[in-house]
Amino acid sequence: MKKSPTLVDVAKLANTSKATAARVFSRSKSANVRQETKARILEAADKLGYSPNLSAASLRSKKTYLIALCIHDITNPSSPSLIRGIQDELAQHGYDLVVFNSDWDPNKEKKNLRAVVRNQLDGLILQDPSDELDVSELPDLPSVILTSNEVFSTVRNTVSTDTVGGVRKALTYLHSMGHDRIGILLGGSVSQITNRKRAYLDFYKSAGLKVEDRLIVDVPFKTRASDTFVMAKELIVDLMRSPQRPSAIFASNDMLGLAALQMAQIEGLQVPQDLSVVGMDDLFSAESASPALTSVSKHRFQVGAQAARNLLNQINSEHSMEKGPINELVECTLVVRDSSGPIAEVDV
Amino acid sequence: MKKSPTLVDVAKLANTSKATAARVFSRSKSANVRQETKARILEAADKLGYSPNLSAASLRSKKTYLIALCIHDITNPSSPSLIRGIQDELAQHGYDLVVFNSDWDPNKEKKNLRAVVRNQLDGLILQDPSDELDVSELPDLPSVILTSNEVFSTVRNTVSTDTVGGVRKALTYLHSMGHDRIGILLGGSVSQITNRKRAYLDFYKSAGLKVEDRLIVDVPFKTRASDTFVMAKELIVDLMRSPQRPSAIFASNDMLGLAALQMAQIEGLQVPQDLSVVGMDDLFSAESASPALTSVSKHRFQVGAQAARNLLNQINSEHSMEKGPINELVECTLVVRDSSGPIAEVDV
DNA sequence: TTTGTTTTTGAGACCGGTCTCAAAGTAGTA
DNA sequence: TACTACTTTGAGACCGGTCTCAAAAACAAA
Repeated sequence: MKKSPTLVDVAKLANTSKATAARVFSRSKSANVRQETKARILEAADKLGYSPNLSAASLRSKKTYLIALCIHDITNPSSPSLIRGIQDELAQHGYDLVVFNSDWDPNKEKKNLRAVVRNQLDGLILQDPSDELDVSELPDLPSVILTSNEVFSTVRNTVSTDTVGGVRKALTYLHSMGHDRIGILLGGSVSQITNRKRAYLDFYKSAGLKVEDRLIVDVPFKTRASDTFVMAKELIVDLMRSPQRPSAIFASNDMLGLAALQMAQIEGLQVPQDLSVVGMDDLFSAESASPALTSVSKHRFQVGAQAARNLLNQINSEHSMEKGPINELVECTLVVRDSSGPIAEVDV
Repeated sequence: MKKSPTLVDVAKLANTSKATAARVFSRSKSANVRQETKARILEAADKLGYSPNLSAASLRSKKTYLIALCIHDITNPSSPSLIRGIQDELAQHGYDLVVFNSDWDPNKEKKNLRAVVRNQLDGLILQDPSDELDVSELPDLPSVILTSNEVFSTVRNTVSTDTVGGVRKALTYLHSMGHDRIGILLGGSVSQITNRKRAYLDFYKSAGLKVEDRLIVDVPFKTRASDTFVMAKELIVDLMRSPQRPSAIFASNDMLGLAALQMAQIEGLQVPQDLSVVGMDDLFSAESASPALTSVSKHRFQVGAQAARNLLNQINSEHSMEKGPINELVECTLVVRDSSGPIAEVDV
């Protein structure tokens, strides 16, 4: 690991000044260097194997061209497509991404935010900040928050998913297939649960259906996916063995939907003849399940891309926040596959 | 976004020198500051809301405490656990991770490696470099390569998975269950395919079984997982509709295994009574499939953790590479679930 | 009190770029 | 040729830490 050449070395070899050489490698557009000079400098750089030192550049220019993404857990199956959506958009503008996991731990979350500041990252995308996080603790830099929580949407740009609309789409679909006793599996964070439960109740009310508490199942959240999965299966078995079991299940995430499918298989229920199942997230696991799982897509890739675009806009225009925060909402889409269909009595 | 305070501001307020203040925040252990002075400095820093500027620090110290991970595609379902394994290990030592995607494009791969150098990252974990990448193009910094390719393992530390052994475990298991006509689904990169095919042939030979070419199915690789999935299903249907169909299928990755399960369901085959299926990767999708998919775990989390440890060792000891590269091999484990069992004739 | 040793502190060079501003070069026009 | 307008180049301050080295302070032993 020998010492790597610097701009001064390059300039010297190209017989020019440091300043001129710098202009050739600078990101800023106003690079007025004569063609011939530029060629000479590039040649020298090539010969020496020169690579600009971004630490030095960012010290002066205050730009690292790195963006932070703070999420709960990259292991969460819906994280990768979100990340990819962000990365693809950022890459087009020469930015790279650093990913931080909080594991739903408010302390880690704060620690990560401090790291973002220390590392001089140029922007921040923050997923679902915990309730413990005070608005005043948000770092003072361009940021987009992935949340529908008003506490944050009134002070920062946000991108959020219309999950309430997504739940409605799923239920409307199932109802249109003749199902009027639909079980719902609720999981995830407290706010997710309340949100979706309300959407469910609203739908039942507007459709004039009678709510049965027994059909509403809360699946406690565990950090390890497998644990949640096992617990979900037990609760679903209870639900399906009950005297008046539902003809359809809406699972508020695909993992719960998959648990329902597996349970159905074990209990000897035919899907979708005996039971329709609809999930939410539209993971690849949904597509590859047997039978393929009908699911509400939250378009995580697009959410990521949109957040990234929003962030880049902020970075590139000084006064973007002056007109107040922009709150964007991404619609959900129902993807019908083989796990759902008309209710048996109607069909046969 | 007002100007943030610097170390000089803190030092001034704490009535001490820049150098002393620096010692309080420095990462290097030899921080000999009197308790009282330290408290005074911390108080001042707190009052000003000081946060060290890592660009400045790294310019001088040549350390960014950032590690690069260059993988093909974060969207690949086995990426997250690998990443998590790395991150958890790095986090314990105060390092963060930057992830780059190459999308199997050698040019992007090279571009990413250049970015690693420019950003002064402290280390590199590189997944399965493409054949186009010359050893001489590897950046001159501590690195661990995730590959079994000898071209790289002779010059750098590597961590690789014993996939050959994994294939053998799966086949041995199926054979012990009475299956002697086992279909194999091959997918992924060229080298993966040849590796596993050889392992399959070796096993057949050592078990004294007759190889039938028809049972060996190549699934062409597509960038989008869904495309591969669709193609796989067609090929599997062909395989199972052939006159002498296999009693078991070993899929060299879980996606192909899931495709087999779905195909079986559509074709009306009972799993595992009519067909045993074993996958490889042990993704969460395998656990949550219906029936739950027997799979060979490659322990991606551990692979990541091990690579990270190896890398940190290199970083912390100057002369670690003098004794030649260290090549570590991670064993596979068979996780038996519901998609596999004894062959029908034997069982009934 | 004096001397020797260890700990703590401060001064200032240094890292390698970017940025400002003025000087030098080049072209076009009168 | 002289003059103006615009382009290209160079000198040197600057970013905010770290690092070296020597001075100062604290402590222990004589």
